[in-house]
Amino acid sequence: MLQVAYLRNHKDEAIALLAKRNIDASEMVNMAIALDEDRRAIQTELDAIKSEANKISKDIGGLYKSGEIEKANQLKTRSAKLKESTKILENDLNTKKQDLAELLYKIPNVPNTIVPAGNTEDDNEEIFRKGDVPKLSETALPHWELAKKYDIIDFDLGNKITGSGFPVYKGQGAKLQRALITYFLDKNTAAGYTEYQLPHLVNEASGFGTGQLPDKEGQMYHVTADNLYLIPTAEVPATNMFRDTLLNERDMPIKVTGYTPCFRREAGSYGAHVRGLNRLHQFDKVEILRVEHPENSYKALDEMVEHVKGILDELKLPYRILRLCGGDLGFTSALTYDFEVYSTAQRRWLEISSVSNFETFQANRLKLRFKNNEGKNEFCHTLNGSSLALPRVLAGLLENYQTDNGIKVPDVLVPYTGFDRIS
RNA sequence: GGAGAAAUGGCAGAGUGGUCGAAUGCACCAGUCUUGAAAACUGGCGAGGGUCACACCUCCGGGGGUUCGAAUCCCUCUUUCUCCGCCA
Repeated sequence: MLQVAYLRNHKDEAIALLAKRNIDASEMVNMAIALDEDRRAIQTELDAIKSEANKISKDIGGLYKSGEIEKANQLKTRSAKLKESTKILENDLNTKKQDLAELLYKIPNVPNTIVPAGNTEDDNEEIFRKGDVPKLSETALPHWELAKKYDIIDFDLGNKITGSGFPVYKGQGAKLQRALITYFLDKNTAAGYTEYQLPHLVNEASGFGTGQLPDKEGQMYHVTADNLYLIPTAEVPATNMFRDTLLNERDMPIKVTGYTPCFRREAGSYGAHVRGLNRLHQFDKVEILRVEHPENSYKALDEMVEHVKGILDELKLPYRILRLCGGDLGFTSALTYDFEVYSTAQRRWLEISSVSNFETFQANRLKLRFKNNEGKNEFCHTLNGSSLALPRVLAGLLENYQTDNGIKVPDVLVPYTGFDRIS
């Protein structure tokens, strides 16, 4: 969430930049500032009363020691009265605090100045494109047909066991999946990211820390018996490792990578765009995450983008990079680059990675700070990205590498799969 | 699942009703010494709110209670450790 102090000091800037998301935030921002002022006024009043009560308590202690019981009892009466008035003020204060917090949860992150204005994904700005789209024969198939033809993914079996969106990978398909995960992790660790194995269920505090709660509760699977949530991305457990943390400046940068399955309810998504591997309820993803000094976070974002480019170059997949417009930008992000791989048979781009800088938006919720050189505590910047999301990479591989004689395995993956062709 | 013990500043660890926001050690910061570093010595050093700055307020796992006054007593929840049971 945004810091009230920022809104107070940069009100016009915040409203102007939030307008890139096609929202008029002026009312919310003004309300937040007003609530904060109310809060402080009540706090001041309450503090004065408490101060007096504290003083009386100390005096009573002294009076008891010197045996002046009568005087002490008089002060007790006064103290009881003060206590009554604090109760009312405390209630007011808590109400204001809660109202302010709830309002702040509703305000999305302020977009970076270079975020293009725009409404939909059509307004995203393509900043890079690489790789040739292969000329496929007339008989070229979409990945779900290929999966069936070579018997490597069984969607029906997943339907039977669980429901739609839970595919079963089989034989060479399962092996290729495992190969990709290992390959991605190897690339990430080679780039200095430390590998973690993280829990796949998280508690409420963690969901809240990264911003899935309270806004997107409906998108997560909720295990009500234990009040835990299945993770929609490794971002949630990985980022929450740093909840309530005070770092030293030299501890940064922190670079984390981890593989996890991801679970998403995807309520309300149907139709052709969710066929095959395009949109699943359970999928695998390797994530990279960084905790950075505010001054370095945009350099770190560029590094992450370059890193993901390197992987796609090695896989020799046609891809492009988009700078997301305000309307398409995630709630918590200040700047996001999406990577899309071209699905030749579907003739459309599939998002396979999203690399974002959250600046202090998550750190504020997480209370993730560092002690700067002046000894003051400052919020860190957090960033994360996929490196990479498996199903759509797999879709891209199957479709782009299909031949009349099976599906070729990219050279870089052969050491991991142990075979160079799916047939 | 049952029984017991515990949870204190970045970390370790004292503190069982009244100058305790909290001893001490480590870590950290500044200085002295040194060519430089280490060591040693001197000083500083929890967090949040508030203020121009002070004052002041809050915080000893979370929540509630007793009391004029709670880190300290009571209730409750959570987590950790030990023992027992069960189990991949």
